[in-house]
Amino acid sequence: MATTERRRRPSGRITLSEVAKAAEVSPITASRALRGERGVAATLVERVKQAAKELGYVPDPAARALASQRSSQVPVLVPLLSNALFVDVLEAVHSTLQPHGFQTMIGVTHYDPEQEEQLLRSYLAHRPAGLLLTGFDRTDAARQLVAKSGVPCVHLMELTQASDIFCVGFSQHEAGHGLTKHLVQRGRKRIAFVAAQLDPRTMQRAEGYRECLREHGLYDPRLELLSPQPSSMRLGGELFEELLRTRPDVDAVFFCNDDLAQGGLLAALRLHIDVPEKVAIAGFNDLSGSDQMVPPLTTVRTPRSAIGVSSAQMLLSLMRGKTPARNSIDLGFELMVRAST
Amino acid sequence: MATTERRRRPSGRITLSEVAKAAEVSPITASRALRGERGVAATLVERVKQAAKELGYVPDPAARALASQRSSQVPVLVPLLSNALFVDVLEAVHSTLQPHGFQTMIGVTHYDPEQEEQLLRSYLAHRPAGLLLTGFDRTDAARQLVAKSGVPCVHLMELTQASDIFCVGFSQHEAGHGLTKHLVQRGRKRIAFVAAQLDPRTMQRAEGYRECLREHGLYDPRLELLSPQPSSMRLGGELFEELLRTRPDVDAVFFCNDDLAQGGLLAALRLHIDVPEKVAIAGFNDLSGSDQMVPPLTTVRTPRSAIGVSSAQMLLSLMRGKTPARNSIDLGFELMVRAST
DNA sequence: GCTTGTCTGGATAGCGCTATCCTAAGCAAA
DNA sequence: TTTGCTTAGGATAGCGCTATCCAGACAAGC
Repeated sequence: MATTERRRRPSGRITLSEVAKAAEVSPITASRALRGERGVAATLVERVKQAAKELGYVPDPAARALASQRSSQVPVLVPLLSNALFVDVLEAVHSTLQPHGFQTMIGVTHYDPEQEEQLLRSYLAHRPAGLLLTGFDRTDAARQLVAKSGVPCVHLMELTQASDIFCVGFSQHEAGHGLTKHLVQRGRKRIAFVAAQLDPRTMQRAEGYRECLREHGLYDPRLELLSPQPSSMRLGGELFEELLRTRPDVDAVFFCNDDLAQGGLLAALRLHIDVPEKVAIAGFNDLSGSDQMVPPLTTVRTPRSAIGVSSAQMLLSLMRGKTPARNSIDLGFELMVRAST
Repeated sequence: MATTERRRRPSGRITLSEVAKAAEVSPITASRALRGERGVAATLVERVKQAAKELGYVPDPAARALASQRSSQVPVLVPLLSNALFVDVLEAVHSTLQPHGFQTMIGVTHYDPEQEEQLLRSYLAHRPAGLLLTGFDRTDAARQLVAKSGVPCVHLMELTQASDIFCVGFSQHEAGHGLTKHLVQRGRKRIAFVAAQLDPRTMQRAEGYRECLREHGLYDPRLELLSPQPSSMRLGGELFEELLRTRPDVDAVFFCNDDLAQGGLLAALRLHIDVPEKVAIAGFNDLSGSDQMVPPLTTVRTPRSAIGVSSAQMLLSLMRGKTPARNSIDLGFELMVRAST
């Protein structure tokens, strides 16, 4: 029976036109009313919203993206998911953007600028509403892709002075310096720096460490133990043992991340090395569990969730076409002095 | 100069039509060639692909989704990101789907079926290509939403017999039973079960624990310490202390998750309680660090990454319209006996 | 009064792609 | 040769929404 016309699959979806018909307005008016755009009489807005609600209308993001040349997706590119640090940022971003109708998409770069560029290329094809990138270490091509796309972009974790760049983070350098200074103030003379992964931010912390030790005439490059392997508790233990074997006069260790430090602390426990009497141990990030260690771990608490929230808020205002009050937000860090130093 | 016609913003994007023109075929043929669909002569396919490459053509996902009524997005709904368990699953899913051109979208339900239903509603509006859900504990409305949408769906972490449901996981009940049995075999008589969060899977493990103890005539409901609070190392320590205070005759503790167990282990260290001599301690999931504890933690290694990979593969075949070989994949678990028991 | 400007609602025309229907060609069977 | 059946390529028509241009209604300005 009925129309044997050339018919497309019916899809069953309730469309904006149906809402418009129910509210006795034109589709564009309905569209404007629902998006709260321009001058639409309050009574009409009410009528349209009511109709939409009654019909259970849900806008189609694909159609919207196609027509407006902008989707509701926000890719977040982080180096790893295996570091709780980034998961915390991601979660904060996600729960800040979600209520505003934006979808967070994960991208994992594995600390590889090439991979990041590739990801960027494919994510930008989605015409994202905004973009969140970790740090500043990327290829020129990647930078240009972002710039040419015109997609609002906020950078996470690090800070820069460049005025045309939006960023939320803290000074990795200062944090490294601050923690080292604490160890110096505790009277330590042979302070080692143990790091893995060796990503840009770790190296900035290393710089802070070096600078501080030089200021106090305590710098000795042989006290740096840098491993390119991925960070883990196990590796922390191994590096700690290696350090004690090769530099037996060490009296303090600054681990670049808490997982390493926790591993180091547990290794000390196994080896019956007194912490902090014989060796002081400090970590970075104040990851979960660091306060539960025996002894509790001195570390630097980094504002991961706050970075996620602030960067998402900054991005929200950029996506609305507003200019944020500041384009660089320094959320600082907090030295958590505990019994391990 | 030039056309002052009613003009849409130019968008600058290279479209399929341009590729088609360059390859001297019609747009549909180009579309089919690039998607590897139906019979298109090999020479044409080659010509189109070449043209696409030269022009740097990237398909527009929004247009594709609108025209085909199906996007390339795959929402993955997990209870939390603060449990490394789900992050591992997510990461495995993500890296399995990514090479096939599918985008993983996170959804966090906070163990709340209402929130899950809400998320489902909004994600289904995106016409996802597939869907990954954690467990089976959801509202009827949610179940119907999924069924009506026709979107292929695979369930994670738990198993079921229902023949029309796809799932990848392991038996939480058996795992709980297996670990308890190990403690019994070690000669423990007063085996406590300490849990937080109290999600469905935790309760299935609790059931396995109970069943095993009943089999051996050792079950005592007073040995169960269940807290609805979110799981953490700190809480593990607190619950451990409470347990020892209120049930001083306990000789083994089965923590429902490794973070609790690690916290318990460290609390024992602080309190100078010998593990395993006085109290044996076991955890669940074999999270990172459990093997580094002092003493190393006995636990159950759960196949998180494998679940992510297998479920993604199963979903891939469903999305291609194929019927997977099996609709329920049991990936088992592995008892990791270490020094804490 | 007439021009200008401002504002609200609507008509129109796509965004870039693919589902669907068609046609013509090729080929085997009748 | 005719019929039927399978292809391979193309024409057409949207998917559901919004950008853009327009028109009519007023109010203000000269």
